[in-house]
Amino acid sequence: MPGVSHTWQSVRDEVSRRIQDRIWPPGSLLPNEADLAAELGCARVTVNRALRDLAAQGVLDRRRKAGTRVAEFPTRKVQFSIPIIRKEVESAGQIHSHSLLARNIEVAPPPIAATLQLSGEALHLRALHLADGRPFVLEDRWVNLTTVPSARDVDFHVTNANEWLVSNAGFTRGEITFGAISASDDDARDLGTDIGASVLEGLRQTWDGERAVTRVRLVYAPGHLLRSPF
Amino acid sequence: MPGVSHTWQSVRDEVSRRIQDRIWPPGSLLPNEADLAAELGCARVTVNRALRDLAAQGVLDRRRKAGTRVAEFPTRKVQFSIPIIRKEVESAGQIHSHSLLARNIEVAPPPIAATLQLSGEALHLRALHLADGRPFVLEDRWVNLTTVPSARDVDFHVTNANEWLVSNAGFTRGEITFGAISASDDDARDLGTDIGASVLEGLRQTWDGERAVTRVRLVYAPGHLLRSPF
DNA sequence: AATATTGTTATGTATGTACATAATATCTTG
DNA sequence: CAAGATATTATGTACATACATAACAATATT
Repeated sequence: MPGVSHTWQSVRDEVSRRIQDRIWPPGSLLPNEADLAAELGCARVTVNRALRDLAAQGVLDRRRKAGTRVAEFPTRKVQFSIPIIRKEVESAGQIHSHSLLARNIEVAPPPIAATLQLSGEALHLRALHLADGRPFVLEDRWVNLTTVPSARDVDFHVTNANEWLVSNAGFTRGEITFGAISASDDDARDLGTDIGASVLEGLRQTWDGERAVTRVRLVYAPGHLLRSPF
Repeated sequence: MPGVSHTWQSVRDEVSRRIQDRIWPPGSLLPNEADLAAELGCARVTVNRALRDLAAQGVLDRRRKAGTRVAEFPTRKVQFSIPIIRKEVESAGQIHSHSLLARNIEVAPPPIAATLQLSGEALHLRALHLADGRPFVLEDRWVNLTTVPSARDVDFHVTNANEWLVSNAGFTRGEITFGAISASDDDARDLGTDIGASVLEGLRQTWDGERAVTRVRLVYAPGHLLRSPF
């Protein structure tokens, strides 16, 4: 429909449809942006925006000069949202509370000292987040006091470390992994579950530039799910 | 620097820096796009692109008319890549193999029949993916034969269902969840682990429009991690 | 006072144009 | 013929401009 203004979403949906209908089967080469724009009656930039979006989802592979292909074995890019723990609890309609189990300034075990680039002591916090009074997730955190010296003077009985760091330390880079583990004695005690129970464990480390900020181990109560529409 | 062409990435990095340096603290309102563009000496569209990117990461909250704010409690958007299982194994430098454990056309249990919109029978496959000959992930899959009738005639001893469906069925919508479970008797037997071992379980369902395509339960061998840089 | 209308504002997007960049193909030269 | 220089091509991005849209504010209407 020439003359009608196309949105980049409508172009994306049309391309999606052609892939879905095997007009452009997996592995095949799409027409170049200029030709597609001419065919659909819109600007090349609009096609570019649409194709970039599909490439970000993993549906298309694009390379300069080589052109745009339908991914043969698409690596789906799935986005999980990682909210503040309090928000996560509240968005399920539950009341969030939080209790500090331990706070120490101590020397970290070698593997943690290494990933956190620690020379001496660090702040070690252990806290339990509750949803409607029931254990939700256990937070075992090490904070690099060289990077975040002000953390030394915060009363983490009152202030939730998860939120304090987000609001007061920030970071430029992060890494997160999830896995399944059997609850250790300590984890089981603090979470109120059986020793050896299957629980989801998240490990997260953040850096500000080159300087390590914090490393946190999250042990979720049994049954917790990581969920994502895509 | 007027005259110099700014990239949208450089604008994004500058905005990032100002957030990081608390020039724009959490919750604060940024100048509008036009003013920012004027200050930085670039086009408004370039600022728009940069701010859109930060909003997609969860760093900024944007609303028309209301403007752009630094997220108070940012919900980080983390992208996990979900490749084809064979690719996942190969990218770790291991050899992928695959064996079909069971193939039946049968009536699915009610919860599965419900989510897959099944009226009668469906194709039920159970297969083991191996990495260097060791169990990697167990694939327990139900396929809706109304949506994908051709699946009835495929020899899944030879063809890997994971890849066949990606290449031959496609989908427009999907959902995936991950959680930790204790290996059941069957899972433990097929994966070669102890009964009750903590394992990561992924549940994935896909739709083509309104029609359910397939539902797969993936049970990873102990120790498997879901990993993401962000 | 409650409701509908209109205006204002900031973001969202479409377009033509121009140039940048990466990857490949082709040609040149030793 | 091989190695390096050059041309070609498709995507990537910047910009000026114009208009679309959502959200809210102010005003008019019932």
